[in-house]
Amino acid sequence: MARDNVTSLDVARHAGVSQSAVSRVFTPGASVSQSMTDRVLAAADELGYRPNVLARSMITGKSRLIGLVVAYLDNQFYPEILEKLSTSLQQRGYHVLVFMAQQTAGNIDDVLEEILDYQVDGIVLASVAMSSMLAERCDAAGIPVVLFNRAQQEDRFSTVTSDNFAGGKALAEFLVAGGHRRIGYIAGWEGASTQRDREAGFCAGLAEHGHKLFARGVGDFRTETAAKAARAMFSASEFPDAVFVANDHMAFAVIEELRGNLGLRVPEDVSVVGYDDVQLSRWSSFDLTTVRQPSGEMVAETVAALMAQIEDGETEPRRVKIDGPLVVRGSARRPADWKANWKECDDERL
Amino acid sequence: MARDNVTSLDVARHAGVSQSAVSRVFTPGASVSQSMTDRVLAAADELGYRPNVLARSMITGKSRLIGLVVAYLDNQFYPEILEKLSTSLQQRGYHVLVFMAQQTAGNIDDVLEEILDYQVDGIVLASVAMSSMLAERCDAAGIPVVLFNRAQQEDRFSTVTSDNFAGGKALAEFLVAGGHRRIGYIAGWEGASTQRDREAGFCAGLAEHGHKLFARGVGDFRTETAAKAARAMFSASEFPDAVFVANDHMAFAVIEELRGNLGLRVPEDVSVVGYDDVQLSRWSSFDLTTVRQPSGEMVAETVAALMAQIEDGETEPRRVKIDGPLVVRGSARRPADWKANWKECDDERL
DNA sequence: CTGAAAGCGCTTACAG
DNA sequence: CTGAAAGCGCTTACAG
Repeated sequence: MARDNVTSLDVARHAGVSQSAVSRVFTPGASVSQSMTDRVLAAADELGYRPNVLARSMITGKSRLIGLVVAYLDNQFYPEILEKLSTSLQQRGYHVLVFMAQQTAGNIDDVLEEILDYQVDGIVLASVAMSSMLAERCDAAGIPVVLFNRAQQEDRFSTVTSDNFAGGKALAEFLVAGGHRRIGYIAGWEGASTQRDREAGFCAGLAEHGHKLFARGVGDFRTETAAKAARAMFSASEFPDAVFVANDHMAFAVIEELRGNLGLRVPEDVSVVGYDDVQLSRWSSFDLTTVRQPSGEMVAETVAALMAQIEDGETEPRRVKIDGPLVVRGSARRPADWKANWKECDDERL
Repeated sequence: MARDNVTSLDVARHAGVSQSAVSRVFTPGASVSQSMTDRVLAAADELGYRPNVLARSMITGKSRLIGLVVAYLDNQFYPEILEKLSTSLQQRGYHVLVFMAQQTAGNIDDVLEEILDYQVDGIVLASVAMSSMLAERCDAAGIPVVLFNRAQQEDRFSTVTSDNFAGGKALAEFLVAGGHRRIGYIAGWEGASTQRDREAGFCAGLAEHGHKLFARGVGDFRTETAAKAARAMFSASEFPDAVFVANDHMAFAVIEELRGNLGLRVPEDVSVVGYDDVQLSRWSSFDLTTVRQPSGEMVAETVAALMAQIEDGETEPRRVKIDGPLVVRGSARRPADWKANWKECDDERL
């Protein structure tokens, strides 16, 4: 019940040395003799002392806290990112402070002000955009920001994305090569750069082969909205023989809708392809052909950008764009000679 | 680029008042006149001042940080918990510091030491146990701990769980009433209290009707292991006509295995039931009969326990056990008169 | 290598 | 209601 009050001064007294000596023992790289180290460590151990990170932060100006703002945790892609990011940062002695940016909780700027109050050393915005006013503030405060899976007009911040245009294009080529004639698209939230780039790439790919979008719906990156869009699209007298859904999360909902409510078979009646390659995609119920966003690499680049700015004082924002492969599975009819042009999917996971 | 250096002293000078006055304006409940408030706020606004939470924490001894330790983020249940917990805590001015407790990252005690270094006001351990030595330390430091979805021998800490025994029992009754004769069980990680309680309840329920377990496998709460256990169980010459899988996460993998690799139909050949009622359960591909763990209520109780200890100085640990309903869907054969004894599932979600 | 002292940015008794 | 001062637990020049 007694509040943990063991401070460096307590240790100093116990060991019969100065408080600064104790501090030095716990500061990597400070000059202390071996005998001093032993003596202090023994005393610290006895008393159960550990340095107060908050007090240290106040002086060093480094909190070793990274603020992460996330919007959708129901899309499997994000828990995966959170897990990898947190693990990677932990290994470097940093920790993740989480902020849910939900529509209901006011706008993102308020949330970001709260983050700044904690004197975070850096911020990762996952699929979230911020106002230019707040961008100004972060910049003024010298706090590095990485936009994850979102590009922004402002080139003030680092961004890490996959090559969404190329991915969209690859999907178009795969569907055209598969002999599909009426190709539809279900979009994500139209404000998102990922959505725009995927669609632009997809349409460019279709155009190259003399095709264009047969039908278009909007799913807003949400399962319910996507299912509704699919319902509308496939209730028409003539409906697509293939559909690209802007991310896997929505694609699952679309497949459910096609099979469950519309009585269509995938891929016999309709081919469905997605984007992300989350774990669920490889489950045999979905067996989804999709473009992989290499989450491991994307997180690694995010951490690298953060560390470069925090620890090495890099000032130039980075713009990382990672290639993701087309992962061929069974949810879309394959071109006859597909193995010549596309790699077979080789994961053993469920 | 210039580090954000606006302090209360800057504001004080700008407004021509004392530094303490500035501090009071930003301290809810402190005695300040309206004119002082206006003057200080104006100056603060002009300078873009916001109090440094870390400095405040040092004095008040309250960081408004809650450490959350999670193990599995691939089980949909946990992102859901994280999201709800974070949102609820944010509304109360607290924030979540995330720690991934992975096997690879050493043991949980090390991770917890790191948490303690941040002077967190409270800790939530989600499906994770800690050593009694560390428990000692938290207790000594007066830091409230809530065990979420895990009970522990030690009654030093608050726990929040669903009634796993009752849930397991309900499932047994449902399967027996459905006319199943050879009932199997695929266990979670055997060290987990949730696993033990669910199994004990299930077996008690079977026993009451003169049944006992026909087969048993261990899935360790992991999809791959569960699939393997199912493969073994259903490769025998005589296999179960129903199986309770200790959580939904594993149940999906089992269903995939049964359908995909073993060529069995669910529920025609085998009934499958799970535990948790995560979002995926309601998707028509799975349509899983399961026991709901009311995540909203469980999080609310967790937050309540935390706040009671942090803000009201409550010292007695709470042991909250929440009832969860059996959710009847299509993955298990239903008793003829089931609507008389069980409620139909009424969710409209995908 | 070691200690005494200043200071990080706040809150909070203590006087007035 | 307001200000001057002490102090939270550290790190880091500055001397020695």
